[in-house]
Amino acid sequence: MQGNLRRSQSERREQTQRALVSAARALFAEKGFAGTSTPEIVTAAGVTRGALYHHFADKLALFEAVVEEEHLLVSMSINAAESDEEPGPIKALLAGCDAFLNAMQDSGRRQIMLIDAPAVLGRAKVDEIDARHGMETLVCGLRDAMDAGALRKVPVEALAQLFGAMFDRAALAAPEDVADYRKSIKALIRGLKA
Amino acid sequence: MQGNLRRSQSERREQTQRALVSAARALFAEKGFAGTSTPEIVTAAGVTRGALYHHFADKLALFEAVVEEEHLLVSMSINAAESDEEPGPIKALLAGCDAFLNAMQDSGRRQIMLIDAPAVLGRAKVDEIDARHGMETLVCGLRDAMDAGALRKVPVEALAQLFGAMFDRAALAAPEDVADYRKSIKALIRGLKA
DNA sequence: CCATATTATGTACATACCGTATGTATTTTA
DNA sequence: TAAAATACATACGGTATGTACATAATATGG
Repeated sequence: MQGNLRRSQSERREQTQRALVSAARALFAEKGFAGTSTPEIVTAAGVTRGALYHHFADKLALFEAVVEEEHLLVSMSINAAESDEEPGPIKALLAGCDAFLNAMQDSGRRQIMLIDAPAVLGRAKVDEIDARHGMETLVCGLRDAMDAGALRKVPVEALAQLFGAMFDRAALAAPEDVADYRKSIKALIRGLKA
Repeated sequence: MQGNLRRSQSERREQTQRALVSAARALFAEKGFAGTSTPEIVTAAGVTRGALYHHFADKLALFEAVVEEEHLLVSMSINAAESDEEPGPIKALLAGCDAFLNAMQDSGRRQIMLIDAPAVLGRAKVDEIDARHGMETLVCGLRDAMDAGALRKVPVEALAQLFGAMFDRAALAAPEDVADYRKSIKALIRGLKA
């Protein structure tokens, strides 16, 4: 009963890891980190806890893998949306904001990235993670806008963090309020014009 | 051995509740919600778990009490600072921001209010809690500024949430970066001038 | 003032989860 | 093909949480 399903180690590895991360992402999304047990996860993934603890140091490491993947998906989604044309740095900023809010439509994604991640991984880790993803492009966008004279000169890193915080909050707003948030953000950006 | 320490029920009640909340606040501040066990808490408080579960439905309810008290302390601290004079609504806003950042100096307070609370209680509960405390004054301040013609007209509720998000992020910044955050916030507010 | 009800607190227990240790199977390597 | 390495499964210990039950302390009413 082993002939037909002979897999290489890297195949086995990748398959079970993917199964684990996928199942974990679904459960974390639905019930949060604390509300999800490792027995649940491995059952959903069709493996045992032994496999989990072979591939991941602990429940936290698995969660981190989930968060990492989610960040990747978000930044890909944003990059895909923004690449078109560039009718000015401020328009680009607004477009980036919209792309982010779009990517954050998924409530499980909000739970994982915005609610649980800071508490579970710590803010330092979260900062490190999204410094590696979306933050960079945001900072660059702001810096370019300032160098081009479109935006007032302000400490970019801090400003980017502040925008990030606003975007996160807007993403968590009730659907019927999103328009208001967007309007306010727009006004704030417009107000920064040089 | 009971004569000299005879206490009324309400006294007993208040004393043990205070002991529990106080001990819990210290431990949650130091080690976070998940990293703190109820045995630890009751030991520090000098009671037993039976007392805890008599006065609080569960560990979560105790945490909620801690958060509630912390919010109260913060809003008191802010109100105490702002009452002096009013050299204009924008100055008042900046002053309020500074007062908040000052109140948030305590790292345990940051852990409880900004890191753990959203994940443990859920964002809806957190919103409800600080709608009852600082948010109200912030909204009023903004509305007054708009009505006075000092600020551009923007959806106030949303704007207040965005400012709240920025203040929270600024409070979590590394101490050496706070000045940059403050500068950026100032620029954002200035930009909103009508 | 006493008996009883009510409230506060303490103890014991059942359940669940996490991480580890150990054992087994599968794949790679020599 | 034998041995080493890797992947996976099972069993266990320790600890935490919430509850059920028992005891002690206060309040209440006759």
